[in-house]
Amino acid sequence: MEKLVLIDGHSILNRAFYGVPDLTNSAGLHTNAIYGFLNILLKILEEEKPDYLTVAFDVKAPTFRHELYNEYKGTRKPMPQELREQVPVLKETLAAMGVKMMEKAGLEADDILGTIAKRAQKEGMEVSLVSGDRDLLQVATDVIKVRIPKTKGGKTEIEDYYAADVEAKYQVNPTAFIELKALMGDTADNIPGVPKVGEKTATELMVQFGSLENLYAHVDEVGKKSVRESLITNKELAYLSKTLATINVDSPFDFSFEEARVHDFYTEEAYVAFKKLEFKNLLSHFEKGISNESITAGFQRIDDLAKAEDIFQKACEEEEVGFAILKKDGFAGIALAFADGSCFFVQNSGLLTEAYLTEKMSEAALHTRLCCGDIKSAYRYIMCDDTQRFFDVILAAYLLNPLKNDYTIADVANEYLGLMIPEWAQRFGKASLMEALSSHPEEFTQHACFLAYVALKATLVLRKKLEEAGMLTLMNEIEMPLTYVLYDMEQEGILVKPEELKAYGAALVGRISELEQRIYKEAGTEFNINSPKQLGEILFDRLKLPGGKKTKTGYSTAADVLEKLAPEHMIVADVLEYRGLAKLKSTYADGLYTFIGEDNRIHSTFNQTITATGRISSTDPNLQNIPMRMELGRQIRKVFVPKEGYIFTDADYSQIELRILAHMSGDGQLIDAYKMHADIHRITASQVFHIPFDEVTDLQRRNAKAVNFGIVYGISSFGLSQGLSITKKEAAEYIEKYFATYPGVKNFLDQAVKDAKEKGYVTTLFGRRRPVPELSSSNFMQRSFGERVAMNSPIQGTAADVIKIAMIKVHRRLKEEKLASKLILQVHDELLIETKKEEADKVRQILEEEMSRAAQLAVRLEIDLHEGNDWYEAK
DNA sequence: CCGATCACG
DNA sequence: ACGTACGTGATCGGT
Repeated sequence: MEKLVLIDGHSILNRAFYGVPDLTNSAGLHTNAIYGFLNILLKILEEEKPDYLTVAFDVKAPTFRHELYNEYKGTRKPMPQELREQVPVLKETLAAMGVKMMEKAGLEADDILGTIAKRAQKEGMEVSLVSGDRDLLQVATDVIKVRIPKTKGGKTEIEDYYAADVEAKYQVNPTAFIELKALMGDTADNIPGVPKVGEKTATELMVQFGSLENLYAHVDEVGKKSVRESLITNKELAYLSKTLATINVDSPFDFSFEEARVHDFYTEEAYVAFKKLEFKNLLSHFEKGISNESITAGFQRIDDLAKAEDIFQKACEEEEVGFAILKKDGFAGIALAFADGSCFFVQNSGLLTEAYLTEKMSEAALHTRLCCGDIKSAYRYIMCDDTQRFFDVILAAYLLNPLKNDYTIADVANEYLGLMIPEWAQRFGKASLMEALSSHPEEFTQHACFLAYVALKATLVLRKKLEEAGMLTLMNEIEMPLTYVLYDMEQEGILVKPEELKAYGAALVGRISELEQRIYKEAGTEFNINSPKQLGEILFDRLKLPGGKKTKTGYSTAADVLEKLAPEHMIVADVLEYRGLAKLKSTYADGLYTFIGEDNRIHSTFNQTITATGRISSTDPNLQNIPMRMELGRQIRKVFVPKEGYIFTDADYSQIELRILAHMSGDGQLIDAYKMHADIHRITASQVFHIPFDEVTDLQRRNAKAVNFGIVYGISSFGLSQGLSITKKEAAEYIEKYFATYPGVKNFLDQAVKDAKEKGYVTTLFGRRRPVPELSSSNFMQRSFGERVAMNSPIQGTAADVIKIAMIKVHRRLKEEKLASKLILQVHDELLIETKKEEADKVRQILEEEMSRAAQLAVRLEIDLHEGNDWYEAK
């Protein structure tokens, strides 16, 4: 028996929208409803394996029902923008999959679905009718199954209704179900119904009389007087309601089952569409090895010295060459791609060793520009520090859209070349690099060559895009040169004293177990203090401390909550102390220890494509969050030391973000404030509160400082009130006074939001962009967030640009002046140099000059500089 | 694998 | 009324 699946498009999309948590792709498009829809569709297809499939849409769907709202209010609510924008995208996606869609002016999707279902039944087919709406239950029969998916908590369960199931659940058959609805009415569908008759009465009446016709024939037998009278007076309304509630299963339109026949939906177009939506886990449905035959025809594996020589010779004659290094645990080889479309994977074998390939690549870099992804990880195979010889497509992709979670060559191929290349897992599953090479050498060659091919071809596209976006200088003068600085920093690492780090950790243990015992005693039971869940239960249920729920999962036990509870019970202070020590032990003492290398140094990774604002980040371990604010934690810095004969020179910018704000806003008052060369927070307090400078109290200074912070973060009265523990109203007054004092700042922040709304992104002084898709959200929270982002990003981002420039200049100076001292760390506004003792004066001078010269602003860029025999001393 | 927490700028 | 400061990463517990 042939099988047909029919889908109520808008209804399922609507269900998915409210059932799936908010999702956005990196372009800022909301995708949660599409995701939910496709999930349901694919699930049903796999379950039913139908012969035919059709999705029906209402032609005009100006309004939509919000499930919960609707149940309560019974009215329609306009379709939210976040859902509306997904409708055309879903249709495009379905079209790309080759799914048959139906929509017809003047017909509701219900009528289309009902009609097709009945026709299919006549043809002797089995039918599954998928809808989020119970209205469709009236067309259920022995062969027409109505399926209602329910998405709750990420899982989709489907309720199935044949005619008998409808009767079992609603006590009426599908035909009578129409009349049931007619009697009770449905405001959402504009079905008036009979007054006084609700769901319960309607069911009773239908059970008793079986049909509307019969009900009115024996209307005097209706027991309840008020209901009986209402039925009689509203007879016309009842029949009108029935007409409205009835799905027209005999609608006039042409429908060809052949056009709806199911074929392979996993087309190339669909793959591209899914990629664009960033539905990574749905991509697994696609068959592996999508062919790009015209491209892969030029791919070749090389394991012969003479041929390799020819290829590297050719590379030296080209203007630009794409390359990829295949290395992870083992070294598999290097792929090279040329402008004529030829690609070669030169395999690590025989005479083609790692050293040979390194020599050849170093030579090639002198003659051709080498294009690749993630150049930083390639430098160890290419002895060349002239970054003009390279182009990193991953870095370029990051600059063009810094909001993505990760950047891969496959994504670059898809986004900028419209090319799909199979993912590693699709080709090799969980095999390691070397395993894949030995078991599937030809497949591996394809993979390697594609990486190089995409690097070369995407370079042309990306360079143009950067140019159009005004970011080519940022790329060439800042980001590319920085790659080598970061590479050097990673190579250098930072020396630690393993024994002292160990001792630091050991010193914590005693106090930690002492606190542990005290906490158990105070709680009256042993439990896991590290579990917020268990801790919450102890504090709020067992000990009955005041303060209720805060998080979705239960009680909040965050530090700011506990601090307020400290006077209530001894245990609270102990927990806070325990937490602090446990953090130091696990993350810093024990955590850092595992990263100490053979050379007694820690080599962190500096990531250049992570942050939305342009900052760099540090991982494995993170050396940008070593304790500083609390003395005990700060002591950890004593284990970070310079090597023998060296000292540390540490320089940090003084309030770089506020100074950048002064410059970018051009506010005369703020610029003048900085020219006074005095404590900026005190000046702010003096000017904002109209008090002589010398009479500013500590509290007033503290408040002014918080306001300054707030401005940089994208001020909001609520945020400031939290930061200062004052009322929102007071905070609003501070802000108002601040803006009255510095009108240029207000104007600048307003303009930033305005620009972001118009252009969709904000920019830094050096042209770096950050898209702000949240600004077009209809959700207040999201939109407010977007406004703060629009205010903060130009400031934080410009500061990131400035210190990057400083790093490049400092690095260059150290090298040019042939100093042994090395830049080893960056912590957002701070640079740390391992300084040879004899070079201390020079290093100090270089840091001072290059950091303050990194940008020419309306105010001076001042730095604080310290020297010491460990990081604690130097900071 | 996610959320809560907390370390930094 | 909505319920938050901006940007990160590591660890832990709990599903």
